[in-house]
Amino acid sequence: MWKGCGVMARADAVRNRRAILDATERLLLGADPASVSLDRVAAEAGVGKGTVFRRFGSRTGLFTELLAERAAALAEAIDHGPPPLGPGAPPADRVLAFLDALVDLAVGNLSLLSAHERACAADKYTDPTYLRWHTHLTTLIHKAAPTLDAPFHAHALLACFDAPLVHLLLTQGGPPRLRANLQALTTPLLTA
Amino acid sequence: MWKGCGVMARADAVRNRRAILDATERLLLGADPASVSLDRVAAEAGVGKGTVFRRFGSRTGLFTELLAERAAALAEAIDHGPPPLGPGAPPADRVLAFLDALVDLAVGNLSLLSAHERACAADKYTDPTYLRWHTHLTTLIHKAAPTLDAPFHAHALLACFDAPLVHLLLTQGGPPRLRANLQALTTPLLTA
DNA sequence: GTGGAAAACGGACTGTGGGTCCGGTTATTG
DNA sequence: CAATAACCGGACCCACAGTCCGTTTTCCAC
Repeated sequence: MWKGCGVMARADAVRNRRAILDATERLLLGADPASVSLDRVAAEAGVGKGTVFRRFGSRTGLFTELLAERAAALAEAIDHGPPPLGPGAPPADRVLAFLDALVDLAVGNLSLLSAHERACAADKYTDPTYLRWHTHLTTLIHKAAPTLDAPFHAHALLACFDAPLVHLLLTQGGPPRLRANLQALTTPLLTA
Repeated sequence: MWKGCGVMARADAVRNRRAILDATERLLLGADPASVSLDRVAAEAGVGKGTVFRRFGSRTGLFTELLAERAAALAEAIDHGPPPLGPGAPPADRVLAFLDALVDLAVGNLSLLSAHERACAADKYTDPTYLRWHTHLTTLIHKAAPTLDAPFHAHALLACFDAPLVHLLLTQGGPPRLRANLQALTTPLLTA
């Protein structure tokens, strides 16, 4: 996206960008994600529809950036935070810590995840945030169990975070059930 | 759906139903699933758009029935076919056989799966075909490893059949990679 | 056969949402 | 305080899901 504007020089552009991002979050808190149209986002943000598209390129672009923002703290914790989420702990422990963190993120941003998935559809697997998560998991799995097809199992674990599925599971057992079962799925795999 | 028509008495109704189903399959073979609109389906089938909706209620309904049709043979094999897919084999073996069969089905119907997923979205988990698969897996997993949260792990395994993911994996290793890894994921879980 | 009611048909119509375009506006810079 | 480049708004376009109703077809009773 970023139509050639190197640094987004103008102040109004920066302001509107934030306004759109905030408006989107606000709408996601309200009704179901499917009803968050870009018309509505523009209205809520108090800008024109054109502005939304100029800033984010498309519906997909908007939700991609929003997700990236929400995932920033996690990325930081993974790269430079304390173990076991950050570097230093054994790979298998880091996998479990990462999945736990992802549960937290999913629980706190279910609507966003849902909207993001709907918008990205097939492009989900080229989304920068997904890619980052997948790379991280792949690396860890490979270190913990070098004989496994690490990229596959990274995809398989991330597939458990399909938004409608998470929603379903959260209504039947809540976060603890999710956490416990992800661990139950991962542990025998990495220690076999 | 089925607007009160108990048995679909009239011949033209039956004929058009088939024509629509066949036309949809034909279109799915062609371009990408996203471009298969119901207008196009109606045109290809040589019927009016209203007829499509009267028969199937919605886009979701159409793809749901098409998937059910494609899954019928598998359902039959599960219930009354020879082991290990059918009854008689140890539960763990039946799980692996079922996953193998699902890979075959997915490979042969990727476009349909993709279109079905897009159309169902959040309702995916109430789709009769999904429900049948999930129930089957849940039962087997519970028998093979009674201490596990069988419904969760059934969902987790089925999540690996997300259409875009399957597409991605098929272009990087083909069916054998999928089969081998599903086995690598399942075996330690059920024997732990 | 035939007549008529029930069932089904077709395609024009509506509403909505993603994405584009361009005339007007505003921030920046010298 | 220009001048200019970036930016803004919202009217506009298109495609698609889903609805509606006047017309046609099927089928069954006679």
